[in-house]
Amino acid sequence: MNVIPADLRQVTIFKEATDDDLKLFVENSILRRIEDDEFFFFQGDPATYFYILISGRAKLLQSNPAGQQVNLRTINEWQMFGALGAVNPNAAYPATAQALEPCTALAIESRFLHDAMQTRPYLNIGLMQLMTGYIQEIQERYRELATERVDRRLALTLLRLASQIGKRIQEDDPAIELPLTRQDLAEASGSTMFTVSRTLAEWERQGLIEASRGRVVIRNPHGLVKIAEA
Amino acid sequence: MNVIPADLRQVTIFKEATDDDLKLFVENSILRRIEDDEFFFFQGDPATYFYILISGRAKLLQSNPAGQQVNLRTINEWQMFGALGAVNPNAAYPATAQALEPCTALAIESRFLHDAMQTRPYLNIGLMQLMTGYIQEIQERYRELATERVDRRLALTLLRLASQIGKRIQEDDPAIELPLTRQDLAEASGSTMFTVSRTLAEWERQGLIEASRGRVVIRNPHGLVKIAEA
DNA sequence: CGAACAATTGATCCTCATCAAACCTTGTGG
DNA sequence: CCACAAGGTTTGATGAGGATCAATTGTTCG
Repeated sequence: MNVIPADLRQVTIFKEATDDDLKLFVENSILRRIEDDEFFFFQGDPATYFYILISGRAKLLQSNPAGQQVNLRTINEWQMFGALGAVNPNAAYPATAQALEPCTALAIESRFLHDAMQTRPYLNIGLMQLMTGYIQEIQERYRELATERVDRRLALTLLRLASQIGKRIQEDDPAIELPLTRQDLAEASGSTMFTVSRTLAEWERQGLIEASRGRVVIRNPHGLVKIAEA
Repeated sequence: MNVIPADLRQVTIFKEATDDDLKLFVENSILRRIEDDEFFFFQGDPATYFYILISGRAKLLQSNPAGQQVNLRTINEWQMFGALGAVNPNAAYPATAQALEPCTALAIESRFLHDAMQTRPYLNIGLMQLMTGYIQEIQERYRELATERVDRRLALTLLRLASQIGKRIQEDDPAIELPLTRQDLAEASGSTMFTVSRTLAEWERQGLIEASRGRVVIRNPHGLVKIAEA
């Protein structure tokens, strides 16, 4: 598998990069393959590399001392992750990154991005825009977790994930597919596998979704919106 | 009340600013006074100004459609807030800012900071460091909310707030004072006034804290740490 | 002193986590 | 090609943790 520099334009912070810059980043990158369920890095590791996901899907998670996990973010192709280390060299990753499917990703030294930012304002701007986006999303999710019931949170989670990592199941079919287990959804919505299973079963009866092993298809997003806002 | 430019060095992003820059910012600022419980701005308002708190304390909050509130951040003197608008002009505030006490604050146009960042790299770096800090804190709190029980979350909340806005009650007394109501603590820990009241009463019996109207004094931080980690 | 508002306390109830057991799906190896 | 193992899923029963509601009691301040 080969990465063409111009492909990197799909990455938010490289949207306005010059061809030379893109080439430079690709040349200073390593293509890594991470198998299903394997880890890119662990929370607390020194943040030496950041990643750009080329194919597959991954998640950022934190676990508490007891081992319970929470999903912080789900990552799709051409998204960057693990880049906070570029702001403070010597920083540690604040979360763990795990592959949801077999993945390929470019690994680039945080140091390299950090240095590049000194002379390329567009990188600063791009990174800040990414960060403000994260802050807004997680603040919103924090509020939902603190104030909303499980079913609403799950509906919101499905909708959010659909827009972030969902794939059309067919060209002319509005149905959207999410390659996530009940457990993944529980960790993303702040609930348990059991409750997610029950709730999805109910929604399937109502024709809003289709659920199968490790997969949810959203048939009627509007119905979910209604539940989320009820 | 007058703000001396050099005072601004206490603000994270101005730590390494030149005297000229500080003067420039002060000259382009407005000193606003916000009374107890009044608002600096509301979620959704265009983020025209950002603020630097000079005296008093404030909080950033979000509320859901039903009016339930969540505290996202508590702000102390010489902290900056509302600055995400400097990254994207035309952006809206993602949260509401409300005074916990009578406050004075410098209001500066987001536009002005945005322009200044084009030529002053230290501002970019400072803002990014602030943002990474927020991201880490709220991610942690999100995990706690999803995985920990109320008493633990409340202990963590008290400890966190103590380090952020706590004041020593006396010079040679390690006790730390927080000027917060039970309701404030409920909104900061993701619980209710009632549960907070009960829990604090129990801790007061154990000599960990002292609670009075609109105020909590932490007598034994170590005891709270034990509860938080239990 | 009285009004407004913060805090307390008890009783009740609901949501959802937890646990246990069985069931299904998928992939593998004989 | 079948049998089996592994792991995701379902379903029911149970209970705990807190939210909610109501009534009362401080506390503060004009």
